[in-house]
Amino acid sequence: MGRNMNNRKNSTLEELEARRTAIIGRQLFYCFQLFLDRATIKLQRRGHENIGMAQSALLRNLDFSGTQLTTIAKRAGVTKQAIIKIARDLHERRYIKIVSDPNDRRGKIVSLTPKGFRLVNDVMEVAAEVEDEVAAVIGRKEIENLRATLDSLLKAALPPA
Amino acid sequence: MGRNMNNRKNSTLEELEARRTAIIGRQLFYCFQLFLDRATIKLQRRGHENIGMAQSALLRNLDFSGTQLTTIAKRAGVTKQAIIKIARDLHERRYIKIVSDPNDRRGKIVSLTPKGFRLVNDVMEVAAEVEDEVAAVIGRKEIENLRATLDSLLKAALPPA
DNA sequence: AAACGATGGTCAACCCGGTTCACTATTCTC
DNA sequence: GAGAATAGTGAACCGGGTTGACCATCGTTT
Repeated sequence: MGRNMNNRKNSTLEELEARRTAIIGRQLFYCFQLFLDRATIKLQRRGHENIGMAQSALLRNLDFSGTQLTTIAKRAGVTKQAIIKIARDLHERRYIKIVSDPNDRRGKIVSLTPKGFRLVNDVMEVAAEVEDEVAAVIGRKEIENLRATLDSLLKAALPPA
Repeated sequence: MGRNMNNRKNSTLEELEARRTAIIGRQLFYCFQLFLDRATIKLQRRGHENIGMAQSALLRNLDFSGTQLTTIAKRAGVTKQAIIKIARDLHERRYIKIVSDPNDRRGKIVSLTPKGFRLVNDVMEVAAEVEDEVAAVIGRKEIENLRATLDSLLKAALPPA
């Protein structure tokens, strides 16, 4: 007697484990992680350190023509205060500049400095590199298929909840 | 004169914006967000509050048969200390139990309580609901295709960096 | 069997990125 | 012109992560 008793219970547990790994949300998470990790490494090699989720959130919601702090906060789904902190960080590191809005003396417009533009350009380049690496393994066609599916998913108008 | 001068510059910026949104890592992130947000809402409706990324990270890396703290930490890619904090939280809320490892008096084994099992079961159910909702819009076939692609991506042996 | 390095867990101090609450300055609306 | 709404800010706090120092236990090596 020993390790092979309890067959019924064990197989149930394994079945559960299997169901768990098949959840799409989880797979999306792990895939995202994979892309993120590799891109982050490559970005560091290009001299961009400490560009984390918070920094990307700001950058991602920043129009290249400049955007008001509050607008960025709304788009990112966080408070103005949170964005301000990140903006300060990015500003100190000369990735963005912050000027007051000519059309609204309350407002401040944040926009990319040349260094900031270099950063977003590097981001796009390393992203492409990662895609290429992945494409080399699972196939270019699969990748383009994936892109299309994700795209249609994001454009889909889902019911409210 | 006015808003339509600078055509060249504007179109370049728009082009940049377009390239930016086509990055797969970004799409993965947004899709993940979409699944996560909907699942979180449904989970709350079932009475599970404050189950965030940290809590999921623990739960996700917990075998149903019980797992040592350090093992969970390694799997999750964070320090033992971080996992301990989350474990305390989940323990206070009766989702997990923590007993000392019979095979190693230093170790502690964390495993699911009945409430914990209910949680992971609810997670799988709401995940399925979300998948159904998405499938209703983009098609069941697309979803299964997506699942398969993500799966092969995760199983792919990518070059080191 | 003793000794010693490696391992599992814990405490404390700290950091970062988020929150809420309270507030000022400006703009919008009527 | 008064009053509501909005943009930004400061301060206090919290959650979840880190590093560093430490103890208890285990495994291995003499």
